[in-house]
Amino acid sequence: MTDRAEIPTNFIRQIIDRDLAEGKNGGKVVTRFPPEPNGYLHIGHAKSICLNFGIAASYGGACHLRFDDTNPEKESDEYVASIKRDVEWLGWRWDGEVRFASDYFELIHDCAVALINAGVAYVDTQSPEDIARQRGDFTHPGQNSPHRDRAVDDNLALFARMRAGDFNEGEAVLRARIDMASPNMNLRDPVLYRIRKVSHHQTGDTWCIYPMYDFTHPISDAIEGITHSLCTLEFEAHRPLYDWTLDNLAGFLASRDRLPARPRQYEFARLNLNYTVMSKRKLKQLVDEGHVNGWGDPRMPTLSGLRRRGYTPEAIRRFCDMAGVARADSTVDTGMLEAAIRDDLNVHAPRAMCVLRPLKLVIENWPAGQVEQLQIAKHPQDESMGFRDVPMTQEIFIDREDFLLEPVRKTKRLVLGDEIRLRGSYVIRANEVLRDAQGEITEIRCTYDPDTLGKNPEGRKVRGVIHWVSAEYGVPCQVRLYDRLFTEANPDRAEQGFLSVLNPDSLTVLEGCRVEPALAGVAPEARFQFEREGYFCVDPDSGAGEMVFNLTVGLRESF
RNA sequence: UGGGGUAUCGCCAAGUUGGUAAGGCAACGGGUUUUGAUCCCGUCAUUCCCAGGUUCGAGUCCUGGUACCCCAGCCA
Repeated sequence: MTDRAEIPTNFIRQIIDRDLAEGKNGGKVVTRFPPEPNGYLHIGHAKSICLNFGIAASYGGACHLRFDDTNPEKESDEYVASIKRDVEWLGWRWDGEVRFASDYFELIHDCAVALINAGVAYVDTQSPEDIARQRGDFTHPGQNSPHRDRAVDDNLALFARMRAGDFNEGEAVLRARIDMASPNMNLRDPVLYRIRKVSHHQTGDTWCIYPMYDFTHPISDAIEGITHSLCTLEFEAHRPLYDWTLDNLAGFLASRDRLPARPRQYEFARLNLNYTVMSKRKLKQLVDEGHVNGWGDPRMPTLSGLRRRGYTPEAIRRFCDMAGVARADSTVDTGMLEAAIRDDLNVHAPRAMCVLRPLKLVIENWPAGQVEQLQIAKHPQDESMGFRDVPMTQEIFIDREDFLLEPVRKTKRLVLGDEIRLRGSYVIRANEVLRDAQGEITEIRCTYDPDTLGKNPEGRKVRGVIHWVSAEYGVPCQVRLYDRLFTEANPDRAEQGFLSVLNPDSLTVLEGCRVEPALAGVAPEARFQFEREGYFCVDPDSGAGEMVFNLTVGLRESF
C-alpha cells in the first residue's frame, strides 16, 4: 500500500529484519490489531493500526483484525461495527475474516483444563477480597491461597462446575500456579478465568466463565500464527505471563495442531496528543455527559470524529509515519497532525470562496443587473482541476474583517478610500460607508476599475487580495468553526479534572455565511479550501434546506 | 517501597563493530505569488538527564546518581 522506503524505520522493523535474516518463523510476518469492542477507535489506535497493518504490508505478510472480546459487560456490537468501519476507512484490509477471541473460547477452555492437568492451575473459591489481600504489595510478598494445592481431580471438577454455572459471580476463579512471592505482581498466581453471568455479544449465553486478557491473548496469537505481537508499554510487565502461558501450553497446542508459530510480544509507546484526551473512559464520559455530540463529534480525537472533521485517511497514515514508533513516552504536538492534513488538502482540495461574516458591498459603476461569469481556476498550482464559474454582480459580500476604516500598517485588506483586488475579479475602491441607526456599518459603496480583470492596474500597486461572493448568487450556508477541545496541553493533569479545562469555545456556529454557487449541493465529506480561511468539508447535516461546512483546519498564518 | 521501563533541539525522532549529532513538526529570516496559503532559499543541538571514569577519540563502553512512566482489576 505505502511505499516501504517512505516509512521511517523503527526498533520493531529492525527486530523483524533481524528475525527474517535469521530465518525465523519460516520467513513469515503475521501481525494483528486486537481492539476490545468497548469504545470507538481514536488517533492513538491509528498508530497501532498503521504499525501492524503497515508492517504486514511492507513485509508481504498478513495482519489480522481480532476483537479481544473477553469482557462482555463493557462490549457491544455497535463498537464492533464502528471499529471495522474505521479500520477500513483508514485504508487497511485485514487478512481473512474478522476474528474474535470468543471464537476460541472452547479451545481456551481446553487450555485451562490442560494447565489444571499439568498441575499449574487451580480453582480458588475464596472471595475476591481475600485474594486481593493475599496478593501482598510492592514491598511484601503474597501469601499462598489455601486452595493452591488442591488435587487435580478436585480442580477439574470445580472448574467443570464453574462452567456449568454452579457458582455465582465472585465465588470461584481459575488461577495460574506461578509464584506468590514474585516481584512481578502479574506472576502472583494471576486469575485466568472468572465467572460473568451476562450474555456476550458474540456467544450469547453459551458461557458464564470468561478467560482473562492475559490468558486469552497469547493463546489467540499462537493459534493464529501471529509472529510479532505488538502492544503498548503498559503490557511490558505482562510479557513474562504471556511467555509463561505459551511455554506451558506449547505442547498441548502442538498436539492439537494449533501452534503454527511461537509469537513474541514487543511493546511500543502509545500515542499521546496535546490538548486532548485519549483514554476511552474519558472519551466515553465526554459522550455520555453530553460535552460533545457523540463519538463522531468533529472535536473528538476519534477516527469517526476526525473523519467528520474532514481529515483524510492518507493524512492520518502520514501523521502516524511522521510521529514514529519508539519506546519513550511522548506527547505529539497537535500541530503535527494539522501539518499532515494541510499537506494533503493543499494538493487535493479544490479552492472556493466563502464569506463567513458577510458585509454588503455595492459597486456603483457596475452596470445594474449585469452578471459576468468569471472562470476561476480550482487550484492555483494544478490546472488539471480545471475552472469553476463564479458570477460577478453589482452587489457582493466580503468578510467584515476584510474592511477597515483606517489603514493599518502593511494591511492587505480593504481600507476606506483605497483599493483592493477581489480574488479572480476586478480591483475595487471603497468610497463610502453606510451605517444603521446604531452606527453599525451596513454597506460599503465602491467603484471598480474595468481594466483590471486578469491584469494589474498601470502605475499603482494594490495592497492585497480579498475573497468575495455575489450577493445575488451566493448560497447561504452554516459554517462550524472548531478549536481545541481543552484549554490545557495536558488535560489529564488538570487539578480539578479534565472536564474543568474543557474549552468553552471549542465550537462556533456561524449562520448566514455565503458560499459561491459552484458548491451548491455538493455531497457530504467533499473537501475544499475556502481561500484565505482554511480547509472545510461538507457536513452530513447538510440537507435540502441548508449547506453545512466544517472547518478542518485553518490556513497557516504568518505576518 | 520491590519489579519493569525511558531519558538526544520547544514537540516527535534517527543514531545498531565507539570516529566526531539525520529527518519531520514548530520557530525565525529572505524570495516568488491575484490566497498574509502553497512553493523556493537560508538559520535553528560544540552537544546527547547529571557527575565521574576508560579511550587518540564516547550520544554510543564502565561506575555512581537524578527525573519521569508502568505494575498491587475476578479490566484490556
